[in-house]
Amino acid sequence: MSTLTEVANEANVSATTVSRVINDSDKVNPDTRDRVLKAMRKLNYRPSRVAQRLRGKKGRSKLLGVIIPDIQNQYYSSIARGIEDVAYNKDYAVILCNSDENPDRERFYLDVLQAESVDGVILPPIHQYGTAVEGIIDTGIPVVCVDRKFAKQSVDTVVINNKKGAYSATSHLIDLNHKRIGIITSSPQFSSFQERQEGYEQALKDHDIPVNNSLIKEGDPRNSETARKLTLELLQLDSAPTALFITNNLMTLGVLKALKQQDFVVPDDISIVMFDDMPWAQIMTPPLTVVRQPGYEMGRRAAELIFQRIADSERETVEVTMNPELIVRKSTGGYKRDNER
Amino acid sequence: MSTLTEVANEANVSATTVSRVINDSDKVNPDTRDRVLKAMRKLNYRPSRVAQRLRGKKGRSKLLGVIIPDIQNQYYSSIARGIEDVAYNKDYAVILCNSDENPDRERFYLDVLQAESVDGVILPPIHQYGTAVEGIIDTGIPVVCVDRKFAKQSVDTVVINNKKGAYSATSHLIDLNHKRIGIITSSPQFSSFQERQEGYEQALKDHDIPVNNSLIKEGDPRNSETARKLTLELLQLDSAPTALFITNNLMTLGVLKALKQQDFVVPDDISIVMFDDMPWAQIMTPPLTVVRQPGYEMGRRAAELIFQRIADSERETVEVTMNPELIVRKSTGGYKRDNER
DNA sequence: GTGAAAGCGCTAACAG
DNA sequence: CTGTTAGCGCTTTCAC
Repeated sequence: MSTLTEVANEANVSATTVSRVINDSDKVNPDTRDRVLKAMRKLNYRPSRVAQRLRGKKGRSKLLGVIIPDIQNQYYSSIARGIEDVAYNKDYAVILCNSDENPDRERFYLDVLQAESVDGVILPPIHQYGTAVEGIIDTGIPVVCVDRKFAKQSVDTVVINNKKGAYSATSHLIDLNHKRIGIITSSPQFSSFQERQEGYEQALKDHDIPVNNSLIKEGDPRNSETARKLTLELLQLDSAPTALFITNNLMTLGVLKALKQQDFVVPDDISIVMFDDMPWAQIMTPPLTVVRQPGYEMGRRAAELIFQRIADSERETVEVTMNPELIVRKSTGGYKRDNER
Repeated sequence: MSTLTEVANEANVSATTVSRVINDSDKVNPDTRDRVLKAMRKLNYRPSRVAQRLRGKKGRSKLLGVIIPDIQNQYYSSIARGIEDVAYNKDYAVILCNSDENPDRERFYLDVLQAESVDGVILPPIHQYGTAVEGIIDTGIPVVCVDRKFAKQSVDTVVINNKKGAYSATSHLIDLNHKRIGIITSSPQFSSFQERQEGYEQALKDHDIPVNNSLIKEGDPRNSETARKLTLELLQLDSAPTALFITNNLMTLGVLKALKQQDFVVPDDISIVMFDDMPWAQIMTPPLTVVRQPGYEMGRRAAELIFQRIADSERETVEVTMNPELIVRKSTGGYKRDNER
């Protein structure tokens, strides 16, 4: 790996001039520039991003940090991909971190990203009132929350209208004459799940259906297993739900397993709606009715906000709320058990 | 962000001593160390990884680069996660790059990773004979190929035994009395798909079934659409296949769409086996017979190899071949069309 | 238009 | 055990 100095020698100019060429500075004689360019090519020179970062000012490190719960969750991989595509077009690279919803791990990575002098951090905060995230915001590093809000402070945020999505999913079930509608949700520490539950409850209330706490279950959003067990519990109930609203894709997998296990046929025996549209939702038998979140677009939007803030740290914080889309497919059609209507 | 020098002043020691404390160097007086530690805490000091990287020697940058085709492919997100978990335990962060199977993008990221002074790069090479990958290997940066081999040079590699996996999948179909078995594969430029096709052909030959080129289709492994169309073509054939071996998860989605579209019932009308086990495979109707690849473990293994090489750049290159597992589920059971047997 | 000098935050000899 | 000196590869004043 050759250095800037070597290029400077080769081209018979000062290091400064080479630097100017690298950075497309205006005032360089075309001839000189050509000479430098040729030397760079000859030596196969690539500027060290590390040195550039150390010396340069904030906002030019060409590095972004992303902390998500788990890249194996397809919703988050869509977001990550959206971010990366925008970053790529700006010549930025992305450090990707998985938190596993573990605050210690989140804090660790927040420290690392700071030590790496990233130009910005994008993340769904684990806790709406977490201190680690607060800390990084205070350092002045641009932060954008995606998927989940941060309640403690004003931050740029990209979220889906969770309440609305949950409301329309639940209303759809109610329109199908369901009265006993269960929900598999997760801890309200996550703003997204809290809001989804609110939307669910609001829909019930608006249709004069009492909220029944025994039909509300909180599972682990990172895997399917707790959801499977909770569904089993729900099915065992004296007055079991005739429909289920499941608040994310991983938990839906667990629900589906439980249903299969108990030989419940969808939608004949029970109707279901899942939050998140997944590639596999359409090829299920029956295809799943879903609330689609535009993960990729959310990622793109979040990245754009980061770059805006890098360019102008003074601008007002914004909160972008994207719209979920209810996609009705067969998993909520043709419900048969008359007594439940 | 406070600096090492500030800590040194605060603790009334030299910068070197602070550096020694940071790096757990042996010879530091416990009292001095305590004083430094206290100063660090007081100033909320975090060493700049950037400066450490610039000054330190190779192999201590605490950064790894990973270039995969697309993080939205769950197989690759498993690999990425495996890598990250190992890296996390060693205090490393990872820069994640998506190549989209685009050699220009692969080259771009290879340059970036080099400019970032990463300690190692993990990737499935896009071309078995690509020059960009060759270039980075020549620089001496540790490289580990995962999922796909690099043919041009000796490199540490972690792969699955693709041929064996494909062989057992195809044999399983043959055991079910299928004679006309189609394959949806992809370009042989990828070592993995090439080997899977070899395994498929070998199985046919070993069972005295002639290889029929009209039953071999090459699709785009990054999405489901070409596979959907190719399946439609296959079904239109005068002597359409009675079974299909599909060489990855994304293309299987396309096949399933085509089947649904044509009202083909699995396994009554056609049997299918997919390479890759996915969370959704079990909850399909019927559950899919699959060849499982331990993506997460492969990622872990690849990361371990990188760290081994960072520690000892002289050791022999190794090629780890992991075993695929055929998991028989209902999508290959109960085939009915007598005439096809 | 171009260069000289200084220094980002840290580690690595080399002394003592 | 601790400090001094030098410098990683680059960008940034400030001159000319």
